[in-house]
Amino acid sequence: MNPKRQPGTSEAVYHRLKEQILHLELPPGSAISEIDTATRYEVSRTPIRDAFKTLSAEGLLEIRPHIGTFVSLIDLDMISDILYMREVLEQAVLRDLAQNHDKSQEFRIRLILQRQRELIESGLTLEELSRAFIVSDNEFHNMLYEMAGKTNVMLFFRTISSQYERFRTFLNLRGRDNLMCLYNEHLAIWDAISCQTYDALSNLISHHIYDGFNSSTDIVYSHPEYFKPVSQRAEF
Amino acid sequence: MNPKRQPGTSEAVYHRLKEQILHLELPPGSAISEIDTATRYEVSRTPIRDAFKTLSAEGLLEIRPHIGTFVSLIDLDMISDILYMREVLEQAVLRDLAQNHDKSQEFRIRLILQRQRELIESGLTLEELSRAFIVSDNEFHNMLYEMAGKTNVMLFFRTISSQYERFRTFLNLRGRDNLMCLYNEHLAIWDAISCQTYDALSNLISHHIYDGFNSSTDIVYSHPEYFKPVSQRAEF
DNA sequence: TATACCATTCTTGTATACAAGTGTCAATGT
DNA sequence: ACATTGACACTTGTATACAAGAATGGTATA
Repeated sequence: MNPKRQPGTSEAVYHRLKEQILHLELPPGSAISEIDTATRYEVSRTPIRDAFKTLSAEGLLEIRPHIGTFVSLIDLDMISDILYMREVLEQAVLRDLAQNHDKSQEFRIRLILQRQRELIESGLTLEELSRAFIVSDNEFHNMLYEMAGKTNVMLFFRTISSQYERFRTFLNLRGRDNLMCLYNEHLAIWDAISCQTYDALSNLISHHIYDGFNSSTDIVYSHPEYFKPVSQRAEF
Repeated sequence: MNPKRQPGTSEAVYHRLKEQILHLELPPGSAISEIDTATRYEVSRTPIRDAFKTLSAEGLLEIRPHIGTFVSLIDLDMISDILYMREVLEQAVLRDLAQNHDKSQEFRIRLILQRQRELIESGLTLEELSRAFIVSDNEFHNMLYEMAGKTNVMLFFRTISSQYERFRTFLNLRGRDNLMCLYNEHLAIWDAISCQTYDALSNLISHHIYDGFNSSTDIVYSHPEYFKPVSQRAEF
């Protein structure tokens, strides 16, 4: 929950591992042992175990006792439900924001949107651009939640959506067009909030959330080993 | 995530501690040290630390390095946001269920409702009744989520709502009338789903979620030491 | 009397040795 | 040739010793 204390050994390892997992440098399904990681980071097993446990709670690692620890496969069924939750919650939150928002809040949003425009028009590498844009995209949505007085909703969501972030990182390495598309949708969403056009707002949010994924289903089949088989109907 | 393996030492400690925290046998704010707990359960510090870390991730413990570990104070601001999320999500999920539900599913719901009626009319202690009714209440709502095909939504919600469960345990020790009220609301909710009366359904859900809390604000001031001071405006 | 300071003792963080379960693979017996 | 079995290497789980930070309380000093 805490942003960051002095970077204790355990938390430093956690952040570095998480970044590697989210950027697929540690690919889904790959094995990752405590002792190997400990020697790599030149620390003992204890802080490694702490980091593993936290990542496991976030669904990014799967610890199988006496067998090994593995980077979780991407669970599309779970991501589908995360998208559903995000759709429903964001529609509600932004509808509340539209009903009750200051003119003074527009400036902060315009700043973020301007930043996104400059990113797209800059000459960054595609990978650099993707990473920077994802950061700014999160800024945009987080700012909206904060303005609506629903910071905790955003925080809760972040804790359960690491899987989602990983998949998004995977997808957005595609092209500048997608990012331009996202930027335009951001503009439209804020306009809908300003004008209090509720039905349009709901539709914009749904499209904004789902479109990037629906247009990228081919990627799933280009790396099938990264994904958890669906329709297993466990528990039966 | 996994229901339960063989109850390893670490997980056994986790479950026992969690139960004690949720039932307020370990009151909010109380200190709980690793070594004390280790001697109490006759194990070493390592599995205790594992359990502490998990409980900390759920927001039930607060680990302050080199100072101590404490049972978290109940955060009403956070609970307010949990209730908001539950209201929004449950309205959406049950609306989906109403649009697309089998007649065959009614039997399973009726069984649970009958069970609740029998619990209320039985001669159990108030505390026994409360605990049993909370279990059955969760069964009812979980069944609805499962019928709507949104099991993951329910699971996500459970992981972040330990705080909420603790507060609910605290409140429901009040009287048989409240439980009877909840039971009647359950009946009404299922009727609204059957009849597909969507507006009534949304209103029923909102009332069902918020009423118990709004009628019990006095309890907060009877045990002020259990609660986190509000309007601290941290981060500034 | 008030205050500054130091030591003791508590806490959790880290390192490491050992225990216990799992899978691999080769040797052996059929 | 095949199957079974056992040793071995590997994993994570647990126990314990030590390090480092924090708070308390007493003592010496101004």
